[in-house]
Order: sequence, then C-alpha cells, then structure tokens
Amino acid sequence: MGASKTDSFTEGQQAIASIAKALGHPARVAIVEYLLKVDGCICNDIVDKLPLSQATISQHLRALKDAGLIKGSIEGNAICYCVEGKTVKRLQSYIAGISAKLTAKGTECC
Amino acid sequence: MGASKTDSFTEGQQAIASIAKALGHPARVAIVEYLLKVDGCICNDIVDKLPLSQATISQHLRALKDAGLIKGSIEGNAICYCVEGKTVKRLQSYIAGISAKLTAKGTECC
DNA sequence: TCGTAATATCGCAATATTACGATCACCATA
DNA sequence: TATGGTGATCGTAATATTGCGATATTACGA
Repeated sequence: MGASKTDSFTEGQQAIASIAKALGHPARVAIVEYLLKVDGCICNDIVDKLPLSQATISQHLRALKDAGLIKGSIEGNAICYCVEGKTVKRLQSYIAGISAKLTAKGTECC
Repeated sequence: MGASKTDSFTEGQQAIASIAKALGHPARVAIVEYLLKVDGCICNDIVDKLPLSQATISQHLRALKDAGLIKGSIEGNAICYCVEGKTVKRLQSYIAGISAKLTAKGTECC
C-alpha cells in the first residue's frame, strides 16, 4: 500500500488539488510566468530560458496542459502555448473564497 | 539523476510552488476546507472525517504547516489548528496577478 | 503515579515525480 | 524526396510522496 487514495474525496477537492499540483513545481511556475511575459505566447524558446532539457520541459508542459492551465495550438511546424484563463480564474475564485471565509471569521483563532 | 532541480529558480517561484504543492493533494484541500468550516478551528476530529489513518493525517497537517498554510497551537492536551490568512493572501494575490496580466493581454492568443 | 486521549514520529512498502538521453513523428522548404 | 527544426515519447535512474501500523510523546484527570 501507499498509493494516492485520491478517490474518496469530492470532485471539487480533486479538481482544485490537480490545478494546485500543476503549480506545485518551480519549473512550472516559471513556465507559466514566461508564457505570460512573452507577448506572442511563443513556443519552445522556453528550452533556452530554463536550465532543463527539452524532454523535461515537454513533460512539464504536458502536466500543465493536463491540469488545464495551458493550451497549445499548432502553428506551422511549431506549437504556440498559452495560459488558459478559465482555469486560472477557477483557482483564483477558490482561493478568494477561502480568503473571504477567513476574513468573515474575524480573528484568527490560534 | 532525477531529483528535483529546485534550485535554479527564483525565490518567488519556489515560494509559490511550495504553497501550491501543499494544496496539491485532495486530502489537504479537504483538511483546509474542514478547518474553515469548523468554527472553533478544532483539532483532530479530522481523523473521523476523512478516510485516512491518524498517522497519515498528521503527515498532511505537517505538510500544510511546513508550507505555512496552517498553524497550530497547543490547547490543553489537544492541538488547535487553523488556516493562516497571510499565506492564503500571498497565493491569492499571486494568482490575481496572473489573472490580471491575462485580461490585460486581451484575447487569448491560441 | 497510572491510565488514557491526542499527536507526532519511525520504518516500511507501494507508487509517483523529476530528469535526461535517445529516439520517433511531423511539417516546412530546399 | 532529403533535410532540418520542433516537439512528443520511451526507457531508465534517482528521489519524493502517500499511506499505514507500531511506537513514542505529551498532557490531563483519577
């Protein structure tokens, strides 16, 4: 035993967890930041920007895509990736919800 | 090789990644939600609420505490955990920043 | 001080992640 | 049809996570 007991939690909890997990590695945070900075949402210049191999970056891109945080469309013989606003907003409103409940509560208890 | 190449990224990226990673498991999302729901921020009723052993929950609590997402104070012979607003707000404003940059950009490119 | 409830930690097994080199597949264009 | 650039995938090694039972540890009350 020891595998992720992922079922036995709600859909919502799993959905948030999987988005958060995708952002749970500095390389992927860096990739998202890069995609935001580059205005054209260009593709694999990323390989030159990060100290990781092409294979590894491709894996991270896949993780981000699986989580719905980015999407890519074929653009000639390259691929154009960009951040998917919908998913970002979903995470954003979830965190905002937590934050709101906290301030509604008033004092932090401990 | 194969270990996390975590260095070679900025402090900020690592900080966000570690907070996000802490939320990257449904059990931990569930724990945070529970701590928000319970008004008194009570301790280990959690063991009864989740289908996980006490040892496992204690581990998840530690992960959340290490990430700064919760804090605990000793309360008699029990422990009172609660969500740490400061860290939630940090994540919140980071995600809001991404979201803002996206809408500033106008159309999603791909 | 003894017993008991609440937590933390240790040690282990199962599984997942991270990273890379080596290919493979695809498309454009020479 | 070759050739080169772009990206995905495979195989593999190193490491991390997840989960649990067993065992501390700590604090309270009898």
